[in-house]
Amino acid sequence: MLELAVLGLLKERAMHGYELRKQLTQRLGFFWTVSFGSLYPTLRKLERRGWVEKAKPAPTTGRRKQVYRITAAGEREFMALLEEGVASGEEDKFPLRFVFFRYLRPELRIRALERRKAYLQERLEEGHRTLTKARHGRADTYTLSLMRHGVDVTQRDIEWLDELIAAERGWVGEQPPADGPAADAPPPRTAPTAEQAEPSDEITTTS
Amino acid sequence: MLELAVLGLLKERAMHGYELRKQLTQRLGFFWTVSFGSLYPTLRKLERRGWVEKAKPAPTTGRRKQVYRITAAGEREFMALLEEGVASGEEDKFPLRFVFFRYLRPELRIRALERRKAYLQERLEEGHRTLTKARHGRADTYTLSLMRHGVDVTQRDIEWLDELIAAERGWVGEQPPADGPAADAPPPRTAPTAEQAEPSDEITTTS
DNA sequence: TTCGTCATGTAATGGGTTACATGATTAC
DNA sequence: GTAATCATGTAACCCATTACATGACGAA
Repeated sequence: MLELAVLGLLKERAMHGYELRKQLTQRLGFFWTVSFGSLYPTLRKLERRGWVEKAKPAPTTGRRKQVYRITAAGEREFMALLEEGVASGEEDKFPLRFVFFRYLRPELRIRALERRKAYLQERLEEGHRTLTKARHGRADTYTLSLMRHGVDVTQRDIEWLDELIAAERGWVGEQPPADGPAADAPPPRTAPTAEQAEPSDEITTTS
Repeated sequence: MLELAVLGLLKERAMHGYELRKQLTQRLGFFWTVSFGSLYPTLRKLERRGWVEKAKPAPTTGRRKQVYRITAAGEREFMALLEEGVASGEEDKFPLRFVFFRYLRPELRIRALERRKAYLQERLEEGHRTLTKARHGRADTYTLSLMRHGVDVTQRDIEWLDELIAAERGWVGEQPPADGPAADAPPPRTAPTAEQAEPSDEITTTS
């Protein structure tokens, strides 16, 4: 989990731990937050394995900013982790993988999205089934409400995935699956390529 | 986490481990699933502490169903855990606590719901802020999409809480906060009381 | 008789957290 | 000069998971 995240961010540009966490919180804050207590050890574990390295030689005065950059081996490891995650479909970490989707080949991307959708649909059906059962056998209000809300949110998730899949396939203004009125603008017109290098201030200006 | 869940279910009626897990998955499946590897050890930990006890003396042949029931001490512990959770607001476990809301006094319930709402609103604003920043500084399509979706789902969550709070307060068909068209039926008309005892087949018939 | 589900358990491990400690740098 | 934020780190622990093993019971 953390390893993929760290490698993925460092692939964009060199960073130090504190900044890494900030970026992570910004991008995945809705699903995840890391603590320093796991971030720093991870960083050094990655260094020991040769997947990242210090960018600046040594801080001399005190223990100042440790800027890390990803290595060639690290890049390979990142892609391996990412694709392996897609293949084995660890459903909980989906959002994390998603943030790095631009590094995947388009077909893998679609496969991942569709797999995710299938998974959510299964849960949705299961949810519907138990909800039906729960209605006649009286379950308490709160449990019922939670289940309904769960169904609701899951449906939302599926719609989101539908938009993503459609966009990925290229039909931009074409007819959606013939269900309800589709939501707002489908995002990517052309498949985005991994623009790398250039220490730009992605999302927020830091340092 | 697990302790609260197990105690809460056993408070309803006596059950064995396997069944416990089934119930848990049905009610909280959207947010959570437990593995047996943690369930059984927990069960025996609870037994050692005197919070649950075996209902049937001993299975004699082989190691057959171990039916557990909650003890008086267990009931006290359950309420303590639940109320402590509400007080300290461990936000991740909210759904779990929610399933047992009927055991809380109405005022505590409202407080919990409002606290949760405030928390989500904070995250929502934070999300909006970073989204705005992210739009001009170019973040990739996928990250942006994820953030938008996060905002979306969080808004949904807040609406849900609004309905719950309104229902809790008793205004059933009265005007909603004057925002948009409210969603479908607000659930509880009267505050549900903890109907206890009676080993009914809550949600699904088992055994 | 074999397959699926019911049912309970253990050992090794994992992936993170909290709490704590330290100190530099910036802004007021 | 002091408070807030930046920045790094460690130790103890926690809560759960995976993988594995065992075996009963019912249905085909």
